[in-house]
Amino acid sequence: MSEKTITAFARQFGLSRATLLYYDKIGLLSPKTTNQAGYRLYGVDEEKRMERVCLYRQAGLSLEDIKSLLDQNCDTALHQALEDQLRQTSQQLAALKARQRLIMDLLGRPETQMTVNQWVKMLEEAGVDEAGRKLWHQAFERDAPQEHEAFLYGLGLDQTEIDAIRARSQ
Amino acid sequence: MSEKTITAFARQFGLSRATLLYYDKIGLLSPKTTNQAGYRLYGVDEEKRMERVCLYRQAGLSLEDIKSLLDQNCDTALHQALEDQLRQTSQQLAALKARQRLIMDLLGRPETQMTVNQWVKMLEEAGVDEAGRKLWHQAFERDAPQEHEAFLYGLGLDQTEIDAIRARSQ
DNA sequence: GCGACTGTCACGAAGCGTTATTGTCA
DNA sequence: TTGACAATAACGCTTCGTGACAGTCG
Repeated sequence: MSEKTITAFARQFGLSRATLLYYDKIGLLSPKTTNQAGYRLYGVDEEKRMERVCLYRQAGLSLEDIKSLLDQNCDTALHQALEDQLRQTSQQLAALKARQRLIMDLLGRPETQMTVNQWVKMLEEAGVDEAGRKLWHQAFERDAPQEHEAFLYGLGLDQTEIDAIRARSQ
Repeated sequence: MSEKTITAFARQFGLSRATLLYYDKIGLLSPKTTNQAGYRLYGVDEEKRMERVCLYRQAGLSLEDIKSLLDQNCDTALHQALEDQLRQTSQQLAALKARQRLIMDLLGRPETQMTVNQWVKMLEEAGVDEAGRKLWHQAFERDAPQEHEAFLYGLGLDQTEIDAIRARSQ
């Protein structure tokens, strides 16, 4: 049999035995079969379920959400949960970036943000002139408009300037 | 007098009464003076200390760390703590970005992330060839090494590749 | 005397980690 | 008998939120 006892199974997924005990207790992953001594036996079904659990955990879903998603097996609910998580993650990202900037300030670090001038200078060193930059913006806007905007925003430009550049790049 | 009772002081900093009670209990912010009835009175000194507490909290330091930093009043310790926090924050940022990407994958969203190939293509449209790219990386590494690393990371390269490129750009 | 406020406990939550004690297998 | 492993149960961690109950202020 390929059935494993709890510690072996835990190690397979980089978890601790205590974690699996907890997952069993909350009904997230309860092995169907046990030893005659009461030992939990984890087989193929548990492995499959566990893979999804780990995946959704990495995506940041709570154990409770994962449990109900796996038990319902409903695609739209999953989709919704992931959308929510994505929004939440984006907010956390923004907050963390703000925190990073604050710490930099407190440390008296020069702002490490790139400036437009630095970019222009770097491109010039690579042999790109005014006309080349225009071609570059055009390609950027055509192939990845959202990233283009994010890039310009990251250079510290305000929305008006960004819109102007993007308009010129059509 | 400008001394405030606990709830007024809490609201001034956007905190709750319970939070200030807690801060008092752990010795992070204990008002020197009290009413004859035992009411806590928060004055100018408390206000100053509280401002620093809030600042360091925003920077992500633990209450315990903040307490010892404020009590020691040691600049090098503060600097060290902030450096540590900065490193930790950067790691969290990286983890969150990875999570975001995973969720995107699970949602079947088109990768909004730029790829190396897209960049190369865009640079080529702007007239930059292999040699130009090398000059560009050199300028990037020379003028803004940290941003260079972050940029490469943002393209989805792993640490090995990033280190290789940076080494070649010396 | 009434409502808004204060005081001091004390429990709860997330997601396990970490003992402690006892039972089972080779 | 001896380790290595299994079981359950329960406390610990972090930063407060949320009552409960009684005293105080205006």
